[in-house]
Amino acid sequence: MQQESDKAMGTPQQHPQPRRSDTRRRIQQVALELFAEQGYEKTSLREIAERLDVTKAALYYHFKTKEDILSSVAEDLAQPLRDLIAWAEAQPHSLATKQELLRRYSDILWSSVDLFRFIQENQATVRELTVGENFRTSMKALGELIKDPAAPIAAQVRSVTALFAMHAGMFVTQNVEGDPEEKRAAILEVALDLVAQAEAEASILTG
Amino acid sequence: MQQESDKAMGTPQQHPQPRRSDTRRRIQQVALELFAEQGYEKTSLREIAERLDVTKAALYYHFKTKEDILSSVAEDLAQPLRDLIAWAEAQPHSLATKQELLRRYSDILWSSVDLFRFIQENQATVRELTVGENFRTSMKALGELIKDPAAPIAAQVRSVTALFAMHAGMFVTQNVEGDPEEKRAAILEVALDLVAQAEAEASILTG
Amino acid sequence: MQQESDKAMGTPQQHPQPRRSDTRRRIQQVALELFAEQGYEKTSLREIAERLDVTKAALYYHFKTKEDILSSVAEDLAQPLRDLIAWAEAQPHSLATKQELLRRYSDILWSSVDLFRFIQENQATVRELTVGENFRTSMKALGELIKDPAAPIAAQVRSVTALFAMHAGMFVTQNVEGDPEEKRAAILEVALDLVAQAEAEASILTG
Amino acid sequence: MQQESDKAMGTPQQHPQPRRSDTRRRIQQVALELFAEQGYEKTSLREIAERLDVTKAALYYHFKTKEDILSSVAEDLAQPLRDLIAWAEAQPHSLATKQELLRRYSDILWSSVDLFRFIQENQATVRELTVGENFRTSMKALGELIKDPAAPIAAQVRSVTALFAMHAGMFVTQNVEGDPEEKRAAILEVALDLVAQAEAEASILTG
DNA sequence: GATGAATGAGGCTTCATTCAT
DNA sequence: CATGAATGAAGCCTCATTCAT
Repeated sequence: MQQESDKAMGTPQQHPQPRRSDTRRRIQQVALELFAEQGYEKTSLREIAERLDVTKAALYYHFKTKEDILSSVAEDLAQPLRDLIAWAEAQPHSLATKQELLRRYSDILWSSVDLFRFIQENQATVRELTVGENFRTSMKALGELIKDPAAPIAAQVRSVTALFAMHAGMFVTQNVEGDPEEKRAAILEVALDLVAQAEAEASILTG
Repeated sequence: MQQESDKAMGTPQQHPQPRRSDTRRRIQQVALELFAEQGYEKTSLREIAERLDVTKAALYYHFKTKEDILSSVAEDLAQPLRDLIAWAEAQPHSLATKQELLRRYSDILWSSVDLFRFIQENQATVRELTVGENFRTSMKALGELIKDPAAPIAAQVRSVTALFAMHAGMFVTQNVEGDPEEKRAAILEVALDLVAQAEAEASILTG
Repeated sequence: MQQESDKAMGTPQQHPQPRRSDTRRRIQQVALELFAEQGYEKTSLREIAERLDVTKAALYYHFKTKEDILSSVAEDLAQPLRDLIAWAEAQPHSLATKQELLRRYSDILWSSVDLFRFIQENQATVRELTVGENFRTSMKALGELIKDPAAPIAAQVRSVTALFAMHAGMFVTQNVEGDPEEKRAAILEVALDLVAQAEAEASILTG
Repeated sequence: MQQESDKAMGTPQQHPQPRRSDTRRRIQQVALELFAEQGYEKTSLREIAERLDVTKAALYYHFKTKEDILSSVAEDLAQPLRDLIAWAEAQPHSLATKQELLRRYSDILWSSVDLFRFIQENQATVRELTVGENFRTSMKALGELIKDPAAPIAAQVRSVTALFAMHAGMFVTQNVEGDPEEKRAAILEVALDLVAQAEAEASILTG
């Protein structure tokens, strides 16, 4: 086995080792597809294996458990989120930062839209998995970064809503006509507005 | 057996005939609790039965299937939603209507907060259950009622966001300090603002 | 309860007792229908009860067990068979008797065709039920009555075949065109021929 | 797994590689035994598994469903029957063909006597299983091959009886004394006679 | 003459996981 | 790098039956 041992190998091997089997990657792909389509619980390892035309046992060569497959897939979202949070924490807590945060968050979300959708639709399941815990932690951190605990409640709600508006936007805009890119931009705009309004609302009182 | 009958009795019997075991009601209660806590798939009928100190077979006396239990519970949300939609469809599509729609929606949501939370967190599972289909249908109808298909995309997104802001609000405000009622009011306010802004945005162009 | 207590009450009660509920009879009818259609094991008491629009418990008022329902129904065939055997045992073991035996057997079979069909198609199930035991006993007795243990094997087989030809005839003639009565007569004729031939075959040797 | 694969291997491997557990075969054997003894419905997978000293789940490694086990077993009878029918359809519809048909049918029946007995005794159950459907189809085809639709009804019945005489013969001759082989020959003889008589009966009219 | 409510046993099936090869 | 074979636990569901009312 080699599980867990391949993070970052960067440069390809010089001696053209018959091309490191991509089975692991294929498992991840198919698993995500199926998890997103049918949910985590309803997707069995048998199904994944059949889709890949390998045996279940083969999955266990590449991953320790079912959850492990999910965790490995989830890193695509988790790592960027951690990076984003680290970045934001190092910035001044200004409106500009918050808006940039939203812009970057939007990018991350749309880069892993299937995965994000999966997490959203499987919260109950994912809650007691590492994946879910991590995601909640990240969301909480983002919440802290975007709202001002000293602001009036309405302002805080507005800020947090900016974040969730983007989540919802990924699902709901299916019923809104128009070019996807345009919609995405519109969603981001609404979110940016919301933090701006929140900031204004707060400064009226303090200012 | 009586499955599905419910014999709506409206006014309580005068001769407080205490027969008619309340097991059915207790099953619904416990089931909702467990479904909300652990998810639908992860909650087994064995668990529900044990919690009620009856046998699994007893559950099947009262409900035809596991899904049936859920469906029966979900009516608490489904019926009010259908009523709300019917009401709104009979009103003029004015801003006032939309805002009243949001107010009533807020009431409904908070009346069945556990159930709503459950649906939200188990979307993947619930998707191919009757319950989920109904809920999606309702959400779509609400979406149509609150947005103006002729408005610019940003306005439409803003409207739809009003709806989802309230969903999100039910979860996220856990991290915002303050009195629950005050928070709920704040969320509604943000939503009301959003439709108002959407309306304004639309009328600038048309007006 | 009254189970078992109503055999033969012949003349109706004088005091027009609100007409002795015919539920018992209806249960028997429906049960036989379903048993014949789907088999004994696959027919549940729930199904019978539903078809009659009564509760399962009602069935238990009229019959002690599921098997009891079957037993009671099976008497329609069992009693005539016992009578037939008793009759034949009192006759000389002549060809004429054997042929009359077949004629009477044919009548009995076609009088309870559904029940007979049921027994035939559910032998494995019925084998360890009283009903099945009785039926086997009867068939064995009929076998003894129709064949001559001193005859050559081929003759004995021919005799026994006469009996079973009539069983088979009830099923198979579905694929033979023609008027049912005519077919029934044809089957009987074939059977009568077979015993006649058997008798001839035997007497050549002995005679 | 291998379900359905069977990889017909014809000639035995030279290097008597004894791997490839024979569990599948053992399941089939035990299942047939129990099905024949107790009936299909009354035989549970638990029972089969226990008898083999494996878990129920092991059965599911080798077969998709309970019915699948039966189907796989039934091929022993179904395939020869299909072959026989194909053969007979390619022959002239002469008496000689019909008699050879009966001879071959006899061989097939006695080669799978347990299986045949099972089907016979579990018709109600088997009726809506693929196995039963196939068997009915085969019987119908054999019926068409052995009888002459233009002959008088009695002749047709006689022909069809020839077929069923052999079925009955497998069960009933238990009560006839004598060497099994001799009995089997006697049954076949009776059947051969029956088609011969049917043919004669038909040609009197037409000839 | 029946119902309402429930039980205990057991059915088939699926799942994640293991391990020798 | 993977398969073949199997397991233990558990899932949903159905059944015949009981009994107080």
